[in-house]
Amino acid sequence: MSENQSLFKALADPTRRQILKVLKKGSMNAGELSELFPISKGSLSHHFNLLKKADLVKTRRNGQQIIYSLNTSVFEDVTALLLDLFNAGDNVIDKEGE
Amino acid sequence: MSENQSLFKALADPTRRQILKVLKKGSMNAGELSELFPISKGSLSHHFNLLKKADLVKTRRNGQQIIYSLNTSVFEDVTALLLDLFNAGDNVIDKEGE
DNA sequence: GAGATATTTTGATATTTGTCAAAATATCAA
DNA sequence: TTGATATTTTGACAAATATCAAAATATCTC
Repeated sequence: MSENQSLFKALADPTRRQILKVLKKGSMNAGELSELFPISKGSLSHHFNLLKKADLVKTRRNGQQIIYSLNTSVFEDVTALLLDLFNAGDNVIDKEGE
Repeated sequence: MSENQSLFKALADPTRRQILKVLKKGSMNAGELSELFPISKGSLSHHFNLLKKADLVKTRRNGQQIIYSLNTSVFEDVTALLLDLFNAGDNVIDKEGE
């Protein structure tokens, strides 16, 4: 799957967007996140995976816990990509689909 | 489906993003668009519908033809929404999911 | 009105997706 | 090493999605 595609797919689910919003306020481990969402830990882990594949979040282990945080370094690129789609501009080079 | 959700869903498909890119260059009728995409007219019409529901494109009829164009008035809102998700900032009001 | 063209809608189908429960893996602490 | 806790992975399943062919709708021209 293309990089773009995994990004947009990741954003297509409301739970995943909410996870990003929560992580904007600060890192959290999987268990803490799990308390905020009314779905099983397994399902949540699945969402984490998609967010990681899209390079939107990163993880580190601390003992038994896995700490999730935004991969802020990617957010600039993401913003550029979205503006490319949405803003006017001369479309000099088409970034996707060719 | 929430406004946001229909927007993100609309963006989740590569064909639909490509349609938006094409329409950025100028309006087109359904038949012309159909020549650019290797899928049936029925499938394409389905994509048009989702883009319309997301308020990303608008249509007008010209005789037998339906002309599709970007709904530019919405793009500012969309950009704001995306920046809300992706950019730093103090998150004063959470726009989604509460 | 009849026929032709443009587009959408419908019905069917295969694939993808989100979900759960249960099993598996990893780490810690005794 | 045994047991407890944290998280992920697996397997199954229901719902959503993209697709096509065919039927339906709308407009035009004759």
